[in-house]
Amino acid sequence: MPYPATHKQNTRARILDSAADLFAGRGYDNVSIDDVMRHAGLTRGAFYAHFASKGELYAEALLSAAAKTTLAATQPQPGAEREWIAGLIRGYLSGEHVSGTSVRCPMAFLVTDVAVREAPVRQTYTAVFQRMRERIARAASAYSDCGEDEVLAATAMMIGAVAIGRALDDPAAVDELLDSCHATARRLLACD
Amino acid sequence: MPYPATHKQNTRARILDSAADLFAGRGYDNVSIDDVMRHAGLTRGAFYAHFASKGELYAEALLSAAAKTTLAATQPQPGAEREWIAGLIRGYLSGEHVSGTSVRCPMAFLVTDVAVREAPVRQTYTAVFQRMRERIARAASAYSDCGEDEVLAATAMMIGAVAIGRALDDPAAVDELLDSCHATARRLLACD
DNA sequence: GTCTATAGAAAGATAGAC
DNA sequence: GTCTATCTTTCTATAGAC
Repeated sequence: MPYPATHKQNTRARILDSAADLFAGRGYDNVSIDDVMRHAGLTRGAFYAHFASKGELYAEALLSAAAKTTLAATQPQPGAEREWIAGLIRGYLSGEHVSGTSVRCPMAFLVTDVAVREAPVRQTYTAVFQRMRERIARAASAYSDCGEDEVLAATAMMIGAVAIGRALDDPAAVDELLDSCHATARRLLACD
Repeated sequence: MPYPATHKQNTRARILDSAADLFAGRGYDNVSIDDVMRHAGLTRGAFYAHFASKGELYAEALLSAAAKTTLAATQPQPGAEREWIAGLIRGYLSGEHVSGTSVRCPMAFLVTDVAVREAPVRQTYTAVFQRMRERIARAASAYSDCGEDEVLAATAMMIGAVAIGRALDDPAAVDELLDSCHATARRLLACD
């Protein structure tokens, strides 16, 4: 038995990491299967032992990327929900996030890209968005009476700001945008 | 002289309309030059008499599409700035906008798509964004003292909401998102 | 200016050896 | 499971006729 049972799983995870990384940076269409596999230390041919198509990879990579964001990977200490949300907002609306230095949220990096894909990809995006929204709403409800309106508006604004920030080519304009949205998000989610 | 002086301009405008339409609907990479030209009633070969490359077309189509939005194509009646902004928000955050029935704002439909392009395209996006923001700020300043923070936050939220709405595949979730952002945008821009 | 025809490159997916 | 080799399609861009 040349391949241990965990080998395939590990390889698969490596491919998903590679894909999430490249898709977020360049978009779905500008990344080839060859790119993904080489970035994972493999070659083209091995791809189809793990995924049926490039589209299937996209949906799974979306999930995988979402699971690594701060929102999904941490949770508030009981009684410290306000600080958790404040930290989330700060990290999300940071220059590092927009420039792609830190962990990148696929909701922002791939919004428009997902909108033109087939149903499975959009379903995955929808599920991740709803989870994001619910986690924020739950934490916020622990310390304030802000409603669904504020949570949805703040979420859309944060995703929008990061997506727009990546499209702008003027660093000063990006900073200004992030600062304004940061202040407004804190107000909407009652962090002040 | 088989071609009148205005012929080339008209054809060029038709190509730009076609491109803006298709790019917004499917994204840059999923639209070929052949698609654009056929949709404009022409053939492949004629393209390069008007544009040097597909990338150049993209930047110009972005401008062309932006010029047709309500924001750019109308202006407030003096003294009716509040109503103008309220109408803008209503139209922007409508189901028709998200579904692409009405005029589509390239800022929202192509955010992520623009982020991975070359400098000229991103510069064009930046210029259009700044103009959008300035027009809103000017109108808002006529009736309220809301500052740049609120204008930027509301702009990012509206663009974000439409972009996300297009990615979601659950109509009820889209409606809820639009409603929440609508209410919040009105508050931020002092329409209530 | 617009057409048809085509050169040349890239990428998704498959086949078969190891 | 992973490799190399390849089939096939698609697309940008150019060439040359009208």
